[in-house]
Amino acid sequence: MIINMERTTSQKEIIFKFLEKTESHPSAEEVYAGVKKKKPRISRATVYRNLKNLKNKGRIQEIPAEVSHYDGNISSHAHFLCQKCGRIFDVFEICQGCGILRKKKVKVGEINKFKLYLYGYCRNCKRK
Amino acid sequence: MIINMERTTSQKEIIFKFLEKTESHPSAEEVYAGVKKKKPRISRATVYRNLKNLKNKGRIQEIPAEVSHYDGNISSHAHFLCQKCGRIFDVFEICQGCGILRKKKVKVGEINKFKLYLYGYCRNCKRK
DNA sequence: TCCATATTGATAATCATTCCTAATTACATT
DNA sequence: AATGTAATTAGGAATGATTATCAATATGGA
Ligand SMILES: [Mn+2]
Ligand SMILES: [Mn+2]
Ligand SMILES: [Zn+2]
Ligand SMILES: [Zn+2]
Repeated sequence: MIINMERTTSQKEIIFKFLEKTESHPSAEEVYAGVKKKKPRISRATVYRNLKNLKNKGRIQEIPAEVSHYDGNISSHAHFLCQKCGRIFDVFEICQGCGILRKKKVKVGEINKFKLYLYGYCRNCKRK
Repeated sequence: MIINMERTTSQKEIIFKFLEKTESHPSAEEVYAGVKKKKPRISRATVYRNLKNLKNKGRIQEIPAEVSHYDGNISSHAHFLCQKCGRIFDVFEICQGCGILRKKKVKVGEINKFKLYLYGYCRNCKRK
């Protein structure tokens, strides 16, 4: 028999579908509240566990902040974080070639500052 | 007499100087370990408190991740986070005009993905 | 249907960060 | 230089998000 075979569960599907169909970039707690409507007995731990797994599998992305938020849209896009209400908006006006913003004044609001994080393997970690 | 007047303390200065002279983007815990060499009786709470204050005053910047890291360099630059060793490198090859990366292949390593966060006030929060 | 094991639910544990407060310190004023 | 007072600290407790534990449950191949 095959070991370490991933199984489909209703919890997994509900969590992923919830993220897939929202654009609000919810926190883990908000995902928990949302999926409880469909599955009232779901555990908070199950939500955290699956969010982590989905992220590690690259099916969703995490937005690290004071509290992590999650995004079912893994296409290349930026995020606008409102410094007052805390909402997170998508920004798709980025160049697909170089991966970067085309114009500084985007429709979502006035940008005060930005943070750009690049991920990869440094020169030391690359060899081997 | 003047109320709410900020006072200079040795703790404050040591913490800021520690960040000013390093390029390693240390976590709060690493700052604590570092400044303890100069001031062994310093409290962990003092380090966290001052990191927060310095950040709110815009004298340092925070790099949100699983654990927050801090940067004494507040000039516009990006960060390369190694997905293996976790080290954080500066990337200064960004266009000052639009605020963004010039070439995808920077010297620090190969970029697998990026995250761009824009901060400001959304259209709702802007009025008033 | 049966069985091995992946996954869940419930709760305890962990860990980073913040809060609390009495003691200390900076500094304006004398 | 000495005093008064509010800002700040040290140390430890509290908080809150996330992770670990583990018995019970559910999935899916045989
Ligand atoms: Mn998004
Ligand atoms: Mn930096
Ligand atoms: Zn807003
Ligand atoms: Zn590395």
